[in-house]
Amino acid sequence: MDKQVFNIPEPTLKRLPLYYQYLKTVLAAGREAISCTHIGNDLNLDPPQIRKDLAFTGIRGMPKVGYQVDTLLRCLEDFFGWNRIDEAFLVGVGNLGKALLQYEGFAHYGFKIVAAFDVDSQIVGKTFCNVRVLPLEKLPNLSARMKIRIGVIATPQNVAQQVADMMIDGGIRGIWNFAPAAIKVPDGVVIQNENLAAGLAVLSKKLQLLVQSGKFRQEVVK
Amino acid sequence: MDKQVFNIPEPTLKRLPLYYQYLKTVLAAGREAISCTHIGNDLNLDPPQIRKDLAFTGIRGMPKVGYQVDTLLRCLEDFFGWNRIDEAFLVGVGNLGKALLQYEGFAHYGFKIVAAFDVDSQIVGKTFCNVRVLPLEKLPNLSARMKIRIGVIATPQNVAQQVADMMIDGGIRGIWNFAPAAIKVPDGVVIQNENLAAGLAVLSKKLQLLVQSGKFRQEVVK
DNA sequence: TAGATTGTTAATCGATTAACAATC
DNA sequence: TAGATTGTTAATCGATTAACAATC
Repeated sequence: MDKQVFNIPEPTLKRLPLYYQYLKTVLAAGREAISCTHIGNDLNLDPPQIRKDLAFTGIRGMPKVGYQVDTLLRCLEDFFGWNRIDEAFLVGVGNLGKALLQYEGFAHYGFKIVAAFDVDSQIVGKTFCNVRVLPLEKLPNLSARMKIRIGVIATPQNVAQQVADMMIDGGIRGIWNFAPAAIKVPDGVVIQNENLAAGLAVLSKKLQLLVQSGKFRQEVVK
Repeated sequence: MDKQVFNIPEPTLKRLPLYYQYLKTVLAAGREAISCTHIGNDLNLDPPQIRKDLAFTGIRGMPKVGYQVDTLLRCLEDFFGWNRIDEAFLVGVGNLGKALLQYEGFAHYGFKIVAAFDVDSQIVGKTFCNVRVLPLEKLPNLSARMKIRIGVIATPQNVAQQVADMMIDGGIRGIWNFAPAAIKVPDGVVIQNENLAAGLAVLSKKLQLLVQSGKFRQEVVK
């Protein structure tokens, strides 16, 4: 996958949803405009960085005033296309898969799982959150027919690559992978890996280093 | 939180668990030694980067041969302390909270949720995966008594800060936050945010840019 | 107007990548 | 030995941070 296609820094892409979530609470609090100084204070980020991030959405702020909250929210929605629902398929209806199916929050991000797949005959045929679980082998045909672009993998590690291949066969071009596996995809397919073990490892190592540094006291500095 | 404490690059910390997961499959396949060239080929990473990452764990490789797989696995376990179980508290027993409770995989990363908390009287008193759900107000006392260091937040956004404050009061010093909220913590407390919306946003934006760039064809280059 | 804030350009910092000597 | 691979130092690249003019 050549990188030139993606001219927006990935750190920026990850921060933008944070601003969005934050601005929702700002709007709910009745504020009409907000400055980067204020956002940065609440989110622990530097104001110039916020300004640069927001500039990618195309919004213009007003000197002395800041940004119009509702306009900024709309800009972010337009930027990510959250107004238009993207339909997705989920493979692997285990604990994590069910949690993903049940999470209503995705609706706000233009994301909707419309069908789920599994190989377990005990699960196939059941319905979770109005989503029917179908046998895995039906995925390629169905996704091609429904023009599905996004697939979510919540399977065990050892079948993740196989599932990804089936998705790509069915015309899926974006894969959200929750399996702890390094999936190989051809050019023209985007993969986003979510690895809980990575986050956990970062947390526990930082905690360990903190303890070792002697900064760990019963009473923390507030 | 001063950064000097953490002298290992965060990207490295996030990649190390990936190597670990991969090396497990290598070991299962019966391979005794492996080179960075080989790892890099399977994981889509540059060999020198892998070498630098692994060097942080203190392992020494052998020129011409590579790294001893079982030694490397043990090095990674020691580095992260995955042999010693870290007990944790979970707050918020909704869909995501339940999925986290039920995920057995954490055991391999020295992580175990030993108690869960909620404010919903319908859930308090129930047991999921041998973990009892207790009323939230008992958290500070209990975590202090049990010397719990890690807390997991899987609550709605609007109570996340409050829950974090209770955890810190109870002596918890590492917070794994799944709520879409910017939590403020005092010096001496580590926070690790997991934001599913961020990953989803990155995926959908990349897909959108890919389509716009005209590289999106029915047939992908394999 | 004065001052706060935006937007942009320059400087810094850190991670990745390249180069290459050391080693088995 | 020859050659593949490690380990390390140097160069590059990109993101963050600092500086400052423009603006309302």
